[in-house]
Amino acid sequence: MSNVEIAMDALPAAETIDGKTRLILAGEQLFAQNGINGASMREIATKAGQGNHAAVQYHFGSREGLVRAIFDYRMEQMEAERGAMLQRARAMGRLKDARTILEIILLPQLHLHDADGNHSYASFLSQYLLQSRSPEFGDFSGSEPPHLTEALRLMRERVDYIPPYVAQRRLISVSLMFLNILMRHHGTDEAEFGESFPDALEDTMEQIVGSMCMPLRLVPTQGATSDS
Amino acid sequence: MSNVEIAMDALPAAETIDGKTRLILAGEQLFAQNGINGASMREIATKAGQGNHAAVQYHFGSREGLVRAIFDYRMEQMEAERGAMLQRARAMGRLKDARTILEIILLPQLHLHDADGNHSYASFLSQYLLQSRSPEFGDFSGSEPPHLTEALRLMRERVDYIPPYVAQRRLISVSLMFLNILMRHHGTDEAEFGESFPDALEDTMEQIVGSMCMPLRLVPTQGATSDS
DNA sequence: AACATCCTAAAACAAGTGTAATATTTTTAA
DNA sequence: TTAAAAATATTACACTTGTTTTAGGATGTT
Repeated sequence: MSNVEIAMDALPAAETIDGKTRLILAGEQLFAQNGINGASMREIATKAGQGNHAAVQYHFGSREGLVRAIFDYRMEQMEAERGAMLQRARAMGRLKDARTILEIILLPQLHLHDADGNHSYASFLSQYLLQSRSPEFGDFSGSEPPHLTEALRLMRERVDYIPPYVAQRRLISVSLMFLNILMRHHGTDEAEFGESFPDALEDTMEQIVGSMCMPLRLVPTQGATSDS
Repeated sequence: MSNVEIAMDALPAAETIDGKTRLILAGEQLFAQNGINGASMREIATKAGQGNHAAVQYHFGSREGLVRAIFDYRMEQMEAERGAMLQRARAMGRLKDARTILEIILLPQLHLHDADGNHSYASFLSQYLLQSRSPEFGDFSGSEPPHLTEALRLMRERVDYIPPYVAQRRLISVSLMFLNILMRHHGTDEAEFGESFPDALEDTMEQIVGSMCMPLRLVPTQGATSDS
């Protein structure tokens, strides 16, 4: 069905990772490449190095169970980092600094993106958010991640001048915009831009976070200019 | 496969629309709802009011042919409007006005979104752009739409202070952000926001276009403040 | 040792898939 | 009206899909 010559080699993951999370990683990667409906359970099981193509049913019950598990898996990883960041911000009295809060929301995603050699996270999450038309960005499966929820609450408090429903809408859009920046960054051919291409994503993070304050009309309060 | 109770009623389109474009509209709607890989040719044909489930093969050759036809169909519609807008802008000497150019790019999409009662355009295009990792926003199937291409060129000239590769990246992201604003606008339950919900999308267009100038660092030159 | 638990393998199934081939109708042109 | 062309319907087929079922094999505990 046209998507024939996709890379079907098994994940480079060593045997140290158990089968269940190998399925999560394989699923994330294939869903990111071919769309959430564009990969079969058999492909995923094969890529996870499992001759058993019923592995997804066993571990996650159903196809949708896997999709949700991928989402939860990544969310859990970020919760740890967000918790630490929130604690540090609180200690430094920067809880009312809009830029700090924005970084708590965005930076863990950047780190997730950097850690994965295939950069599947952003693409998967974009498609996931696009399909499950969740009215709220923080509308998750069942139990909400408390740290992200708190960061979003703090954020909404700092959004000024615009009514809350506009802020809500823009927050979602800004998040998707950020995900797409991540996606495209490693997706484009670097030769296309010549040698002026800065590969350290951290470098451009300044610009990104800065420029995102604007559509949200965030008012930075502590030592953060509105853009780099 | 869990997506069972989707609206399978035929399109309300009268018999005045020929079968080929009815397939395009049905495809757009179903792809928008269930993902580009989430709808079968049989569903689409049925929704197009055709007992013939091989209609897509006949008219478009293959599944991907239909996807591309949907894209081209909408692009063609917008080309007409963009041509008129460009001509008008040229006559008024506003070709160097960043905001005018941005409107030439964005407004036709808004009108497309408004004209379609099901608001499938934005959702479909988002997923299309997400899957076909086109390096350029204006990288289309075969023949490029000349008017959009010119608008994008004019736009790049007005983007200032930031290197071209950053501008490129932000332009794509801003476009996707805009599409998602369209999607969510009619996607969310209006009751959720109470009576303060302004249903005239044109009203919020001011804010949107204005706030989008910022991540692009556009410099408006004529009677356009940076935000509403 | 035996046991239970967890995981993997393999086979089977009904339903749905894209596409092709053929027949029928409808439209167009002469 | 008649012939050619375009569109729609019908049937068939080989293949893939998600899921279930059944069987086998680790691994660790008592």
